[in-house]
Amino acid sequence: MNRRSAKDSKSSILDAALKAFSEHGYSGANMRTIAGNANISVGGLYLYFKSKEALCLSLMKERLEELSSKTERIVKDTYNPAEAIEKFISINLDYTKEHREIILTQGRDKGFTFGADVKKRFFRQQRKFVEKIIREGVRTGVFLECNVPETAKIVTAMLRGFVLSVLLEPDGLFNVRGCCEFVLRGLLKNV
Amino acid sequence: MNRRSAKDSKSSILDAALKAFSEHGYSGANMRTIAGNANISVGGLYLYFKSKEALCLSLMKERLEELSSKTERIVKDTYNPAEAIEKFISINLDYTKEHREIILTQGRDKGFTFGADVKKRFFRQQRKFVEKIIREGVRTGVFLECNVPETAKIVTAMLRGFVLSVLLEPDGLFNVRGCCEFVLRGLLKNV
Amino acid sequence: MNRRSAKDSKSSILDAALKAFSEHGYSGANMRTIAGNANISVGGLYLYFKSKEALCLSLMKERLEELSSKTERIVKDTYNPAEAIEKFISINLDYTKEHREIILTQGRDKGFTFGADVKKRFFRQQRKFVEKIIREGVRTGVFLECNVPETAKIVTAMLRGFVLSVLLEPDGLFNVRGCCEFVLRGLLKNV
Amino acid sequence: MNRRSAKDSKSSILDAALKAFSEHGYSGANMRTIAGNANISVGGLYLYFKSKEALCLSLMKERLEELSSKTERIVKDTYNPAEAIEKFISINLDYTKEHREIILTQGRDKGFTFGADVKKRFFRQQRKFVEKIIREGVRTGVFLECNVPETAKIVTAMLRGFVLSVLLEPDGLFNVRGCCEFVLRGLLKNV
DNA sequence: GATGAATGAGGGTTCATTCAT
DNA sequence: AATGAATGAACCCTCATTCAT
Repeated sequence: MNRRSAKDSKSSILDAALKAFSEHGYSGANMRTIAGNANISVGGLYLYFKSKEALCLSLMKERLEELSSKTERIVKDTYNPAEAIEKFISINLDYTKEHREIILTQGRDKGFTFGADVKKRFFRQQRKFVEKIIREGVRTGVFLECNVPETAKIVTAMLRGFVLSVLLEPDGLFNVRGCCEFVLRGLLKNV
Repeated sequence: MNRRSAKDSKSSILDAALKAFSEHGYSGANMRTIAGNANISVGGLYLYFKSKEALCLSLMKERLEELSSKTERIVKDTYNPAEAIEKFISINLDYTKEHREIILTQGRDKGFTFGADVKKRFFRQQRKFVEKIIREGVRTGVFLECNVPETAKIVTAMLRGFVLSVLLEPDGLFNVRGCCEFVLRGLLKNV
Repeated sequence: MNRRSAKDSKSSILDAALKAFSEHGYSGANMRTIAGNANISVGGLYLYFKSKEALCLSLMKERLEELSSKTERIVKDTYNPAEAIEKFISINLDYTKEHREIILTQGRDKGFTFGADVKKRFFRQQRKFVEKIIREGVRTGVFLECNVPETAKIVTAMLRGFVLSVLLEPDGLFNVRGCCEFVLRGLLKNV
Repeated sequence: MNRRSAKDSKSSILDAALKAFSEHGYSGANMRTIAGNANISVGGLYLYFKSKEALCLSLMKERLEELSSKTERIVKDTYNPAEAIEKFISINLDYTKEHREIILTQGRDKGFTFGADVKKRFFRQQRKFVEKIIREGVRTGVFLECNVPETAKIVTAMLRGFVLSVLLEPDGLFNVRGCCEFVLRGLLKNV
């Protein structure tokens, strides 16, 4: 057996778990397989995560926070609202394409409350970003006047749909450009 | 227990199954509970459906076809493309609100191919409806010129996002009107 | 597989469980083995008892109540206090010899509270019987005056010791007569 | 962690083990916890004891021998047989009260042979002490004539019962004086 | 000597499915 | 057609033990 640093083990477990949960859902995923794919023993798994639930939550948290901070970073550096929206959408879709993970609906079979706070925090954050962008767009006059929170809600909902489509379409030929244009047409004053 | 016709039994099984699969996901749902809620014995269940998988597939098929035909009916009777889009969206969201079922991501824990053909057929059909509406809109000059299949894809993807949001937001305060307006802004020539 | 009545199954499970818990203690006993010895599948076990803990408690309760009622019956029919004490002791030891079960210390590894109420009820009952006998003995003048509850406590404690000895001595050559005489010498006025 | 002598380590392991085995029984006790409470690593444990079984046996041996030699010392110094019996009982009960350990039934879940020789030696020794005392009592005419080995067996059995009672009664209000008197009444010529 | 991450067999429990009635 | 007791594989998790450091 190869010794690895604790950090390596934890990270390879998270990778294997992401794959398993994404492919098979929470109940369908299986700790033995995750352990196997992470090149660790079953017992080893439990040195790092005290239960299947804890593993899944930790994973959700990590991934969503990673995406959140990635989004924040890029959105911050962009001063053109239209461009910011585009980047916001494409970062999300790229991340999805790269990882092909379904985090949004994860753990539903443990009841609707599973990871609710983590997800809620993520969605709230996403909405905050979008609100900020829209407000800036409205202020500078490039976006139409609108009910900002309501509009942000719609935009994030649409994004969720795009993400799902990317995942469900096996051909993956999902047109990111087109999505952005469509969304922008709903926001921009002059199209 | 009252004798019921085979049709009644089957239908009450499907109802119970829908509830179970929606609440707990495929793996999380439990045949014994489904039987109990359908007021039938465990063995009885297997007289009507040869396995859990068959039950779930049959359910998906039935529900998606019901929604599909409902959609078709209403869309057919509507000659105003903008109104048709609105109806298309609101039928879907109403159906979701009423049943609170997650059919889109169902059976993922049996692998990505689970029910793939049923879902694919459904999505294709949905897209067809949308394409038809858009084409009509473009023909009559109320909608912008566009790549029709591509746009239809985007619109249906957005719809999926709305559906998911309806399901995930516990308060359910999802603004159907706003969604329609937003989508229409992406389609209509004059807004 | 032979079909048996539910009553038979339950009873053969209890027999197998008694053997297992007596020989190996609570933690050491193993549901698979119990199932095997009861000629039932693992799943079958759980049709009758919802958990290992429930099985053990049910067993304790059943056995202690059986012994309790056996004791009560015989003690009631005996009007000579000295004879009653003798019968009380020998019933307990016979029952122990016959079943070779250790119920007294069972479940300790689940914490000291495991089955505490069941055991407590049993011990209280036993003490009550002894108190009654002693009181009668004192009233009729055959027993020495004494602090009745205190003496009853001592007698039951002694009994526990006899029971343990019967179990721990593999040769089993434990002299019941001698025990009775010894105990009686502590109680009788004229020896 | 402070360096300690091997002797210190061993002794602190034995202390932790005694606590663990007493509280949770053999199977219920946990090597990791024992190590933790002994302020030593899991691996360290195995430097001193080659297995859980060895640890438990070593513990039993040590404790029983300690009690045995304690008993021997005190019994030797006492020339009055009645007093010797009293001391014999109270030493045992005091030791039990102090340590609250259950050594008598320990290891049962490894089969009835676990530690059989250690226990047997201890019981034999105890019986020898009692026999010696009784013989002396009979010789000097203070005790009744009796079958000495048989009587010794009964007395030690009773002691076991007292020990168990001390352990099982949570209030611990077990009357040592009363026990002694009761036992003596069975032995003394004039009461 | 000492550590603690890692192992893997085995424990309690669940549940889709079967089949005697 | 209908029942529900029974099955047994597979699940999550624990823990005595080992071994590279």
